[in-house]
Amino acid sequence: MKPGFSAKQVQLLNTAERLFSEKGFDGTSVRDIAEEAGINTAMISYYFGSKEKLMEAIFEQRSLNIREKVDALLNDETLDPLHKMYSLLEEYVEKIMLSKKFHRILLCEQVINKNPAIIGMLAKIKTRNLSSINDVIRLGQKKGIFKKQVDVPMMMNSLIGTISHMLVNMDFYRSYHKMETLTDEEFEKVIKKKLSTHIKIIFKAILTNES
Amino acid sequence: MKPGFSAKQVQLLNTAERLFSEKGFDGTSVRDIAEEAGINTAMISYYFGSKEKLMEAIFEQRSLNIREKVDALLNDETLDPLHKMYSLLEEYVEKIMLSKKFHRILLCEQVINKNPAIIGMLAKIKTRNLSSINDVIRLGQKKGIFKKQVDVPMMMNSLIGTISHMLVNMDFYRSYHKMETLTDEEFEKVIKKKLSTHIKIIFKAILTNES
DNA sequence: TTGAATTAAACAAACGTTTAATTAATTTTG
DNA sequence: CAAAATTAATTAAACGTTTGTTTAATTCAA
Repeated sequence: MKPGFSAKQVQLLNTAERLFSEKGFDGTSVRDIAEEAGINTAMISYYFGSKEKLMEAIFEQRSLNIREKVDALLNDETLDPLHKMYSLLEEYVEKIMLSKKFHRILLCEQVINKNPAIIGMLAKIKTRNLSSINDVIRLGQKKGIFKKQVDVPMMMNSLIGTISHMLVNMDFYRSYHKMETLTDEEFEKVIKKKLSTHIKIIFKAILTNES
Repeated sequence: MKPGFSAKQVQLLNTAERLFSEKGFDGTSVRDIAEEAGINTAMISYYFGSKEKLMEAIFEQRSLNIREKVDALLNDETLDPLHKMYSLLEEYVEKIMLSKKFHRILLCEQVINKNPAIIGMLAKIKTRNLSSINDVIRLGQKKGIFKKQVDVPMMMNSLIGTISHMLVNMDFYRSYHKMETLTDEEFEKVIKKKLSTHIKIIFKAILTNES
């Protein structure tokens, strides 16, 4: 999965990620994790140093970096700026839905906000990603397609907020639209499509002047 | 504050709300709460029965009901359907920003999702509020102002998601826009205005066909 | 044979809750 | 209205668990 991690470490990381996302960091004990992973409790301290550092390891492994995607987008001459943003937004939907468990943890951890290592990590990524996105926005403004005044952090706030809140609202949304008969995979495909289409409407309204 | 609660009970509820929102439910001990409230630890069990029921009491006290607002909106003949929705959205921004602490708790609790009493309470409120909002939407559709097909839960998902995510992103947003010199009150006023304006653009794009 | 991996057990600290005793407030009674 | 009786509020201490981490012994692989 990641360089430098043995099979047992990966097993611990995955089990911890699942349990943290279901019961929260403080609601999960190292005994829970070890037992469900089928590994001795002491191995967590042995491998990672502490429960907190195990959490940090999860964050290092999963944090979302979009610079590569943005670079590819900037060099893609087949796409106009708006469709570059559409593609970027689809990347967000895809990546967040692909690591739902981690992003549920992220959601809580941003509220509770006490581990300085994690706070620092998040601030760095946020700033870096925002600066990448600004490159695309400026391009669209130069070409006269995007509005001169765009509140990019606010736009990203709606993007992440919409996807994240769907993460905790999926069951309700599913039953509201009577999609219980679908398999989880089918439903997830529908959700991703709906989110993408929906956020495209939002982005277009925020970025451009036309209808 | 609420009927049937003594001054000491209110003191416990407020202190608990603050600590839960800062450190999470499992990260806060009853000793923390009691000590910061200046009240003996045993009083929590004495008054509320348990730590869990203290949490439930907070939820009962703070949960957001919008039926009254929607009823007033439906009877307001000075407002067209779109501006009814604008007014409703402003109500959401206002109410959520007014009880930030509670909504941070809500954010976590929806992820961790283990107390059946709270799950039930939330599902009920969500369904009730959505049905209220549908009344306004249908009115706009009858008048030919709103699109025939509107995914109302998805729209509400963006509304709540945008406001909620701003709740955990405010510090970053503030420093990004260099608003550290403002007082907290001034900044909060700006944030509310920005959120309202921003979500109005989103709602208009989702609900109507015009630009 | 050396060093890493793994274990069960032990550690002190912290947890939510209960208890039994005491103080304060309220109600009943003479 | 005061004294007595009753109920409610408050306390410090103790309860049994559970917590994250460490230890010291053992197994495994090189």
